Amino acid sequence: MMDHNTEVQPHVHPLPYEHAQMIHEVSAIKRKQVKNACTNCQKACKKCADERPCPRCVKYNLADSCVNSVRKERKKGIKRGPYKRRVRSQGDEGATDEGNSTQGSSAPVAANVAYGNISPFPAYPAHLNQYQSAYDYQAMGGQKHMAGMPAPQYYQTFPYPQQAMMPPTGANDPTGDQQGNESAKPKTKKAKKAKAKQPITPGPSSSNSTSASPDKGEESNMTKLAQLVTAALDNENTMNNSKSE
DNA sequence: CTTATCGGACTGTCAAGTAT
DNA sequence: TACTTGACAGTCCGATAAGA
Ligand SMILES: [Zn+2]
Ligand SMILES: [Zn+2]
Repeated sequence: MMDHNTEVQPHVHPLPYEHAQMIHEVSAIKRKQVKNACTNCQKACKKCADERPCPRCVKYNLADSCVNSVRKERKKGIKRGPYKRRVRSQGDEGATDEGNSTQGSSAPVAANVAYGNISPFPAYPAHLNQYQSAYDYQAMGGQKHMAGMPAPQYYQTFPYPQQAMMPPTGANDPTGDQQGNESAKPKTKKAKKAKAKQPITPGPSSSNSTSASPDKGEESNMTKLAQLVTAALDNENTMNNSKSE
């Protein structure tokens, strides 16, 4: 997942091709990711789909537990130091930087086109960008993003409204993992491994039919619990951040 | 042989920094 | 304000372990 513990790997991976003209092929080759994998696929590190009982869950009779995974809020206020400007000389700009798109190092639009998705917008319920709710972007001072959008909302903090949210009033995290200035980078995959002591491939909770997996019914409960805890921690993190800022 | 697990390469998004 | 850069946080490929 995100094992950027030591250092960051080259953002733009080395092209296996020697010619810049093959760039289009490259984007065609690029792997396409769904915006939000379901929790089952996420845990299994397997390919998901945009439809909601995703194919994999359907295959394993998990359609009922096929829900979008929670996405953490991106941390803010990180200092970055001076940028090393990439020389865009007038000589041959455009040829200088590969694949250059408008935003970021990857070319989402180009990729979409390459994938047969002619529209500049991904075939995805745009109103739920990557995060589907409860992130008051406007309040955060944001302003960009497509003008046609209903109301850009990001960062679904708590995907399961049916769960009561843990109050951020202290009482949490005996590990003391993250506090104020957290420096614990690798707390993602590691954490996942840590709690992944139960079978990951969620078997059909209760009435197993296929040879899917040896699950124990309480899987969904465990999942929910885990989600809850994670959400709580994240929430607290966020509060700390905004506080210390 | 089939299925599950998981390390890590890769993708995508967005905030910080810089140019205009 | 618009654009660029860099890094966080996510997906999922592919190697390999485990099980039938
Ligand atoms: Zn899925
Ligand atoms: Zn699913």
